[in-house]
Amino acid sequence: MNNLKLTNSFTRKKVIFKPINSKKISLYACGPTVYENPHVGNARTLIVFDILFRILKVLYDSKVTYVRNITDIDDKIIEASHKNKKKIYEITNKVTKIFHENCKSLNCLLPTVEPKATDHIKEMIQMTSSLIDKGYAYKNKDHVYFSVNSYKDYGKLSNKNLKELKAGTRIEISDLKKNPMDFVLWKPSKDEDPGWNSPWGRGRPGWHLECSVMSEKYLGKTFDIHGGGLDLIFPHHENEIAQSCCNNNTKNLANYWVHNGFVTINNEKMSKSFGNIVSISDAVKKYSGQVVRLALISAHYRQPLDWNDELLKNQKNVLDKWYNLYTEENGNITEVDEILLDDLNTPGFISKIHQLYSEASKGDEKKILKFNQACKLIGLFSLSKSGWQSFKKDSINVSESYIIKKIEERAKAKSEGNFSLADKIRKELLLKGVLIEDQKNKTIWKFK
RNA sequence: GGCCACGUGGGAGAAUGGUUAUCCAGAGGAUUGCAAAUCCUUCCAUCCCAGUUCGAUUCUGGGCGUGGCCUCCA
Repeated sequence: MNNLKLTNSFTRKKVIFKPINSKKISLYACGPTVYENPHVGNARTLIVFDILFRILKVLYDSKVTYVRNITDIDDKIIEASHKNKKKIYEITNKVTKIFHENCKSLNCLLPTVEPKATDHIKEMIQMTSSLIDKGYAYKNKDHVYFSVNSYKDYGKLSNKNLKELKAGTRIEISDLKKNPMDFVLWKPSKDEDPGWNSPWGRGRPGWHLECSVMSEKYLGKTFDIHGGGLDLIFPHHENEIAQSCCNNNTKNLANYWVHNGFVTINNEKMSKSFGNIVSISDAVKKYSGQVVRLALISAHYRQPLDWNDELLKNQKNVLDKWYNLYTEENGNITEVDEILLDDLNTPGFISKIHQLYSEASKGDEKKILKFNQACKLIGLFSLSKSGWQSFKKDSINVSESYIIKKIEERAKAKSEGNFSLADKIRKELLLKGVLIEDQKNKTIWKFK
């Protein structure tokens, strides 16, 4: 039997995945904070864990619970609401809607549960109270802080040591904190900002708490896999672990921690100050969700991935080719290739698909099906062939009947030996974004 | 300063203690009225130094270089 191997950030080693209960696999991935349009970096995380979810479903007969949260209360959201002069919920609803559209266009499966932070305030207050009672947290002037000194394993995931962190120069020192590294569990809200009543006055939860609370509620005190972007290791995941393990008196929050690398844009870090953030919506509009998906898995998930036009163009050409052998037939996907099981080696698997294509192109139907299944396993071929061909239709101002008319005119010119006219028609269509290909007995067209 | 990752052909990107993926680009060919698409063939690589080894791109140590985290960030 093939084993799934994952690189566990906790040990920085690639290990064989052994679930707590093979009848109920638990996967938690940090979802978005809904304050602005999700970008292609978010998309990478989405797709990586979507593929992991798909693999687990095949391996464990669909007995997988995949939780992906939505953080809809956070300082960044409050900031955005002030800036745009909009109510909090207007922003969170709008961004959540866009996020869902993005997920769909990228062909990500729906998670089993998609809990929202604001639906779990009560549980967060409970956890905060409990941490105070147990001596891991303390109140100071309407704030509640987690005391990092109370947890001896603090820093273990991110491989940081408290003494060195203290020596760091740029930590904001709040007088309210006992230790500069202590982080907030609850903080007061201004009257105009969103807040909930709590034993410490009207306020709101600190970041991190929502994931601790929701993962426990839907997956239990210790679960199988917790994932997210590389930058969440510290402080987000470190703090989640501290809260949860102290509160539950457990050794681990999750047995496997999986983190994906960053997306750079033309070799630059994606950031607001560079103004080079590419939103999923824009990327999908420009290249289609399929192409974006394939591009984002063209490097191994732990490696950095550079987003540039050449990459996207390349992936589009690959899909154009692969769609030659597209079939509606799905069959039953019952196994996962060893390459993919080896720490989700998607580039290696893509290479395998190229080989499968090559074999299948000779016409053997079984091989064609196998090729299709491989594509579908990693979430490709979500569109039918015609859907794929016309994904750019909206941005091209030519009607299908016009194209067909022109092709007929050209066929006539060709039969009369008037090749210069035929070439002229072809050139005109190309300028309009329509590519013509003469096949044996017919002429086909596609959007460029 | 601390921690971490990475350095493979012109570009992208896997893998591997010995037999050198894959894609794009380049070259040649088949096909085509010409193209396009497709197919076939083909050129090109493992940052530097030392060690382990019969043998290292792969393991170990050192160096150089790049990037990330330590502050909100996927």
